[in-house]
Amino acid sequence: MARRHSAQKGIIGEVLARLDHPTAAEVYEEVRKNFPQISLGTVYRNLSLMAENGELLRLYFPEAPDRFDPNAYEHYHAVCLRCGRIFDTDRTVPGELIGKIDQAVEACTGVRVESRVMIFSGVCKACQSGGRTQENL
Amino acid sequence: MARRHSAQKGIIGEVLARLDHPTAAEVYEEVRKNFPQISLGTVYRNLSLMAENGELLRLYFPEAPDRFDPNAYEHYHAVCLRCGRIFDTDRTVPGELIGKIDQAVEACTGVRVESRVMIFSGVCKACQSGGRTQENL
DNA sequence: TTAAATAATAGTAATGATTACTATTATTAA
DNA sequence: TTAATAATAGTAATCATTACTATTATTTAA
Repeated sequence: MARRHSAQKGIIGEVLARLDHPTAAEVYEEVRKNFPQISLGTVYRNLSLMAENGELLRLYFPEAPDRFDPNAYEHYHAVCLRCGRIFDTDRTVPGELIGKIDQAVEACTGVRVESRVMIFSGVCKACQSGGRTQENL
Repeated sequence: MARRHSAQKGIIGEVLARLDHPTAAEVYEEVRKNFPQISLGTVYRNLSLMAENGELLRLYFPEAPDRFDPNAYEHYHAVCLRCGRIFDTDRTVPGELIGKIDQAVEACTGVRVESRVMIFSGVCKACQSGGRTQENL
């Protein structure tokens, strides 16, 4: 059965694909350019609903607002400490590696792992070689 | 050189060791029993300072207030979805397993990983066998 | 089709965690 | 034993997010 989307949901989904792991506020600012009457609450509500539906991922960063990812398949994220950009892992990082970690965690905590939140931080390739910063992307 | 602690810092550290991964508010309530004049701001300030000093860990849970762990060595956490308890991994989970994940992440994102935030969720042993809930710990 | 039922919205208020600020008190050092 | 420094209590401010409400849009079914 085809999933029925509200008008704004469609717009939000489309904007999400154009921006790079935006926050709700960033989605709001972008959507507002073409639909000035939209409200931040509507953006939050639709993003939250779509995340619950498994249509997108909600990402939890320490000391920062949540971000949203239109790619709902299981993958993880690495953030560059210099330029702030966020990079997706591909499907190779889950798979057996995640299974091994889950096993190790279960072995020493007793918790049968069902899901995980993981954020990696470091320095991206461009910043390693070019000395880039948040300012000179 | 011996690290000089303020009075409250000592009290906070001591309370932290007795409670199980408490939030700042929980530390505050506990400390208040013996030092009723302490303020929540002081608790936050000291916990934050101690975390910056590497004397304790600040833990970031999705959709929940931060928690604090007096064990500052590198380890990770698993939370039980039924009873809410938080379990520590021991030192075996870092080590080579973390190194492998870091490598895999670097391979597909280009980010040289320096640190990570990881929270595992699932069902703990007691809840698996006893059908325990948050209510009947 | 059109009136009743349902869903979504804009706008705003409320909440919760955390930090910032300020005047005061305690601690250290010369 | 005073001057400089640090820490504190108490409160205000901030930021992300959710809740609420009156209104508007959409669907349904007679």
